[in-house]
This record gives sequence, structure tokens and C-alpha cells, in this order.
Amino acid sequence: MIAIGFEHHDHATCIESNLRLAEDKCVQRGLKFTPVRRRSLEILLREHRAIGAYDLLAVLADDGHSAQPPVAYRALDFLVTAGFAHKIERLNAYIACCHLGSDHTPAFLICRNCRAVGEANASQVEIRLDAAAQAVGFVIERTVVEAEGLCPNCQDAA
Amino acid sequence: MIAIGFEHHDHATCIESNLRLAEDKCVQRGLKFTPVRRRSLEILLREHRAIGAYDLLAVLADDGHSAQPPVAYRALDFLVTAGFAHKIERLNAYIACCHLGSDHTPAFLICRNCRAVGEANASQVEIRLDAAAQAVGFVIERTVVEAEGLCPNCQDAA
DNA sequence: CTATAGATGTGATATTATAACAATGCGCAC
DNA sequence: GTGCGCATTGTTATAATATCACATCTATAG
Repeated sequence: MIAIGFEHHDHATCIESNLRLAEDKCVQRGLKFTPVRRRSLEILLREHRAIGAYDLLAVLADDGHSAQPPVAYRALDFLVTAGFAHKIERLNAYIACCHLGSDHTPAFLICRNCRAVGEANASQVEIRLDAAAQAVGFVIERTVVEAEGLCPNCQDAA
Repeated sequence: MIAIGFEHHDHATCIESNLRLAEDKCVQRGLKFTPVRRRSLEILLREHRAIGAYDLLAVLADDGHSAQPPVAYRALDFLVTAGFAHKIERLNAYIACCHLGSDHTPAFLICRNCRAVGEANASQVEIRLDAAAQAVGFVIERTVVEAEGLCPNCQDAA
């Protein structure tokens, strides 16, 4: 299980390539990567932090888009459904996916101080939970794994 | 990893004994198990389902308590902090703990249809995540593990 | 008895999310 | 190319969840 998100990397390239990847996926699947949707993903990609729907909305509004909540929620819903972004339940906030497109069960490492979020693989977790679930006849459809704590930077600051 | 919550059991006894346990814990730790707090836990214990803060508030109001939101949120905060209840992040709702008092990392099985919630042990999950976290220097303080799906009853109904 | 800290009462407000319906645009059958 | 159908977007309103701020009460340690 490898965690991504707290290492340094070429961020401009990271944004570009993920946007391209998303575009490709949309073409493959016949989804419409409209300007608001594309721009929303771009905004999320600029951070490796969780962003609230209303934060996203504020940026979209600056761009000249309509500033009504459904605009942001629809874009987020599209991105999450397409697998381009995830919702961080613990924060009621959203983050761009960093293994864009590949099918996966993410686990998140959430800094309670700066809201930076790292993404790890939780497939092992899912397997174990599934065993427990089967024992009581429960069928799992989706799993949320979120660990809250302090990221390296915020530990140093403290 | 064993899941609890979907089996039949003597519910009256379950409520009674958990309330007594909570009372004991409060005495041990010098916490005040006030009427609103006790009643709130009782309300949560009556269900093995997740209850919204405003649902709880409505019941408290019927009892003659003040119907302002802080009443419910304070009681819930106390119960969660004491380990007598958990918040289900996925639902923004609350549930009584069913291993009351024992220190544990819970994992939840949440029925998306009836909101029934089973509690399993996630200590294995925590260990694995911790390994991934350490690799990037992240310190985990708390872990949320929530699986969403269909409980045995709701599978039959469908 | 009294100072204190924790608990509660209460009104206001912040934050997150959805409903409902009209208007627009875009691909496609004809 | 026209018009039909459907997904997307615009817009208003409102629902659901959560917190702030400050006054008042209560138990209890000293």
C-alpha cells in the first residue's frame, strides 16, 4: 500500500496530464467534458487538498460562471461519478483523484491542520471488510476509508 | 473481524446493560451522565440505525427538553467523545456504540436502504494504513472505515 | 458561603446540499 | 436542413446539517 500526495512532484505536468487523461476517458465512454466540468477538475487538481463545494463555486464565479450552488454540485457529481474526483466524507469536501481513471478503492490520509490529502490503496482493507460482511450476509457496494492526522509539514510546524 | 448489528438479540436487555455500562464508565472517569445525555444514549440504543442530530432533537423535544440544535449536538458530542456513540460520516448521522467502553477502532457496515448499521472491528485496517502512512511521514490520529451496501433484510426485499 | 467550572437555555447564523422548473444547446432521424 | 429528444445549464428557493455567542443555572470544592 503506497501513499501519494505528500511528496514533491512536477505539479504543472501533473495537472496537464490528468486533464488530458480525463478528456481521453470521456471520449472513450461518450461522456461530455464540458467547460465547467473541465475547469472544476482543473481547480481541484491545482491543490492536493480537499476543497469545499462552495470554495469551488467561488472560483467558478470568478471565472464568470453562474454562482449558484447546483453549478458546483453538478460538476462535482459528474467528476466523482466518472472517478476523476473523490468526496472526503470526513470533511464534506472534494479532491481530485490522483490515479485518474484506473479502477481503485482509495484510502485517504487527511491532515486535520492544512487539509492536505494523500491517497493510498485500500484494496487490502476492502478484502478484509468483505470477509466480515459476508459473515453476516451484508453486501458491500462502496467503502470509505479515511485516516485523519497530521501531515509531515504540519508536524514540523507544531 | 466480527460484525455485530444484524443478528437478533434481546434488545431490551441490550439497552439496559449498555446504559448501566455507560453510567459506570462516567462514574469511573468523573463524567456527568446528565438526564439529556442519558436519554440521548437511550434513544440511540433503541435503534441499531444511524440517527440524524435533528431526529434525536425531535425526540428530545417530545420529552419536553429544549428543541434548539445545540442541545442535540452537545449531547452527541459528549457521547461520541466518551466513546458511547459514533458518528457515521457518510450519513452525517449518529449511532450508539455496541462495544461500549472498550477501546476500539470501529468499522461500519451501512445499509443504504434502511440505514441499519453494523459494527465490525477495524484494527487490522488501522495497522495496514499505519504502515502506508509511516512511509510518507504521516501520523494517523483517527480512522474512519465505513462500508456502504445492502443489509440481509433489504436484499430480500429487493 | 462563595467562587468556579461545567452544563444548559436560547436566539441567531453559518455551512452544506437538494428540489423544482425553465431555458438552452446539441446530436441525430428524417 | 428541420425539428425532435435528451442532456446540460440557469435560476430561484429551500432543506438539512452544524456552530457561535452569550446569558443563566447548578453542583461542588475550598
